[in-house]
Amino acid sequence: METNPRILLVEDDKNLGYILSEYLAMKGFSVTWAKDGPEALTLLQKNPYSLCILDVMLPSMDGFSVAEQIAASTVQVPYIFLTAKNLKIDKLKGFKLGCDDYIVKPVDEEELVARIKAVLKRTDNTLQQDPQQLLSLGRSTFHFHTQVLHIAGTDHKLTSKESEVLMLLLNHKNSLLDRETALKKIWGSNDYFNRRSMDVIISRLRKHLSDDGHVKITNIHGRGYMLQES
Amino acid sequence: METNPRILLVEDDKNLGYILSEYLAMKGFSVTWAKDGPEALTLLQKNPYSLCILDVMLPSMDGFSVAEQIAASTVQVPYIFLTAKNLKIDKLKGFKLGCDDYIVKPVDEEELVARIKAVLKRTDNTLQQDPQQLLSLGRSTFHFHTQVLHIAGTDHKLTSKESEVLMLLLNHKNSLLDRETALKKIWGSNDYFNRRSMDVIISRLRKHLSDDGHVKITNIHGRGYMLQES
DNA sequence: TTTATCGCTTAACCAAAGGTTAAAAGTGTT
DNA sequence: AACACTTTTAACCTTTGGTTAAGCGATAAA
Repeated sequence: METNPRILLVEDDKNLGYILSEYLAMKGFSVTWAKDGPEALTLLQKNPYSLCILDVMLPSMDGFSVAEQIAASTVQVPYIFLTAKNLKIDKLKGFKLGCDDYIVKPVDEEELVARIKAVLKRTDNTLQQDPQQLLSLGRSTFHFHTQVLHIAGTDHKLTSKESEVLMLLLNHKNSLLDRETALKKIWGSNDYFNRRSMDVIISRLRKHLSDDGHVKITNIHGRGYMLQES
Repeated sequence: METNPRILLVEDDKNLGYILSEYLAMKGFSVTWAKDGPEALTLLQKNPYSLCILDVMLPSMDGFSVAEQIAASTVQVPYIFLTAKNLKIDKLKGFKLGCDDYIVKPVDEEELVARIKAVLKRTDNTLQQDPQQLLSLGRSTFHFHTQVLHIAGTDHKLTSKESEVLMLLLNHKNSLLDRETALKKIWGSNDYFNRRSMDVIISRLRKHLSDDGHVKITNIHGRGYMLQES
């Protein structure tokens, strides 16, 4: 059941892209090579990746923008920026966007691999997305990409919105998921109707989860929700 | 309200050590500065740290050895290497030893902070977003983030206002919390009605805390309140 | 000791937040 | 265009929690 970490490489330069994807594949990674930003985002929606390597200089949509889109979505994937520009301001911008490392070209392949591993070491067990088993105790698992919640021997097929909310709750397991944050991430804005929609989704999730006695969603009045595992 | 991430800086160079510890402290970290490896290891045994910054070139025991000792011990702390040597072989050695980042001198302080945060973001999930256990003796803990006061085996769910007041009291533990200060902080202004509201909240907090014989809120006439721990 | 102020507690009130269910509107598929 | 399914809107009801009110006790100054 051991699978290779899946890496999404976003690089428009044909030569560098080829070299890197070959090298990473040789080092035991499962590499997908996207040539531009939009392609990368589509792939990220459809498939799970453990890590994303983003070239900053890309045609049409630069790496920073791609990162922003990733951060704004519910898909959580660590990313490393790759760039020829050794400008401090860009570096800081990269980190501000939440990147996990920032590497300046020319790339030393061995160092790149070492840094990828360092990031994966930290993320793999804490963050989801690539491993499929998500949910908690007893007989429950949740598979984000198929949107199937498996409890006590039965499968619950969740809707997209249900899955997104559950995913966020899982990412904040046993701690508060701020209501406003969740709304901004999933619905894009925090208004009356979206709040009510979220209430409805929560209600439905509770119904699904009711078969698992070890998990429950509690409300913290005026703040948000918490998924509690016991 | 939140507590600062605790950083252990291991650096023998007096100048650099001073500059970095001052800078990091200014940036909101709680910094401890160890001058050599053995000192660092002793500190790590005795105190919790969120992250360790290791200079590679140290007297008596180099940073790599310190890292090996850390990895071999039960103490798990992420570490970043700091070195003047930009040798690829050293970098790879560092990552092989499990470091989370490897920074070459001269250090850009802003980049250092960005990289520290990037590491903490991944590793310190609990200490990072959850301000930790706060309350005092016997069996009491208070978790601000989830607003739960845990006393003698039972959970008391506090309201937002109760939590805010308790938090302020805890921040002034065993010393006076000025009434006017508290009112301005929590209610925005000190008027008759807000004072009455605060009275009610204090009363409710006392009821919650009554199960813990070692903590009580006392009034200092005309001044404010004090949370006394015994 | 008197008196004015300050503090404590309980209860009541009420607006806001949340829970649930159902109907309506939106979406995609055959 | 009929369908199955998802999401939003609506409606109705319950819970929550901050505030206000009122009465009494405590404290300190005169």
